[in-house]
Amino acid sequence: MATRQQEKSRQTQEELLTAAMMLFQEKGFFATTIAEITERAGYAKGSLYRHWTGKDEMVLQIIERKLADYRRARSERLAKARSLEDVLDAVWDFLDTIIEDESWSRVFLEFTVHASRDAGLRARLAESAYRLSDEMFAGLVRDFVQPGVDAERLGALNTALFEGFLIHNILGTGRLRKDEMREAAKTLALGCGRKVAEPGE
Amino acid sequence: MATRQQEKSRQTQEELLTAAMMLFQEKGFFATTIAEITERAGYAKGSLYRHWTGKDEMVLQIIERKLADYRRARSERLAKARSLEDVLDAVWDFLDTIIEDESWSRVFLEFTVHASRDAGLRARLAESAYRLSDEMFAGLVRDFVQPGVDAERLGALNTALFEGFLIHNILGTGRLRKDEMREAAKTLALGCGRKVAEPGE
DNA sequence: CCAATTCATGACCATCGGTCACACTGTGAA
DNA sequence: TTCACAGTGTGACCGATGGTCATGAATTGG
Repeated sequence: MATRQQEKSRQTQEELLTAAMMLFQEKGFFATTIAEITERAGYAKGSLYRHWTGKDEMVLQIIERKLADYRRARSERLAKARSLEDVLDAVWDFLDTIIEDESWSRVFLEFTVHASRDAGLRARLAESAYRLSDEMFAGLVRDFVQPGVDAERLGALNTALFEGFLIHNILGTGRLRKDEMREAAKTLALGCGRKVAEPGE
Repeated sequence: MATRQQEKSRQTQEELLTAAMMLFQEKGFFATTIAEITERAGYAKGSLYRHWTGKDEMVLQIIERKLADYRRARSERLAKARSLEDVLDAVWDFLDTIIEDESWSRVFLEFTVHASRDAGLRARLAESAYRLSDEMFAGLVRDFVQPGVDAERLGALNTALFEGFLIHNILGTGRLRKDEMREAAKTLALGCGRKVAEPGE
């Protein structure tokens, strides 16, 4: 059993994480200051550094949590999939929940671009599997595509389309609808699958 | 003719812009400080604020310039296009130059996500036409697609695919190659074009 | 019961974006 | 030529920020 100190430490972390999540959602990752987080949680600034090395570590943990939540919600839907289209629909249902979560899309993109400048952060971000990993996607669709189709490439294309749409969405241009995006992803998956399977085009 | 003062002012701006461009490329937009810019250009910190209101205004001007350069390089190629595939190839040649310019891709994305939080900046960014505007794209392809095809949507899809690939690229996952991306864009454009033109699928 | 460990604190530091009074120079009308 | 004015550059200065750390209180295990 955890000692009283460990329990207190855990609770403090929880309170700080909650405050950070609220603020990231409201103001974004960069605009949120350490002092704001600790102040809202009711601690002194130094406390945050006792549990994390800084905002980066903190947001990584938050991202991991949020993604775990997203994944939990989609898992059963995926298990029922019986065709490539089923899988794509399930995946895009999953992606839709992220798209809907607009303020978090912003945070994800903020941190993704930020992490791209630091090899260590890039690796941590890849681990957290925020980005729908190409390998994961490949595993999902492999059973449903013709042999010879590069499933990893399909996954990467899908991710690119998704993240491009995220940008589109947070800019609020309103030119693309989610269902059009889903349709495009299917076109791409089926089109690219066919291309390799039937080289005669 | 410009007075000597105006000429001096213009030159100072030029020197500051050059220093800023170097630093943005080296360290990114957020990581570059005002003091670094003015120091490298050989001026005091206050000088920058005499010519711009801050880093945002400065990078907007830089982005406009870089995009003007990119556009200049592609215009003749586009004029020669005689089919949808020609147009797409020309557009993706254009996009390739941006993709190759990896350190600037990072800056563009940094600023795009940053701007998404501020209505004013969003508008300025749209003006600067950094993002391959959907209207512009629509104008390019309209002559070459079947009637009834939503050219704006094609443009938006293309942009999403492109910006998604930019993220992919700066993260250096190496899963997707440029030519695969171009191929996917064609699949998408032709596939979506067909879908509306022949509703029977 | 007490020495060692853990946790929380907030004063403290260097640095940041941004301001502004000041000095110097160029300008153009008298 | 003169001189009031506008344009340009300066760096000390301000409040706020990320990050550190000596201090003290609470908890732990022996």
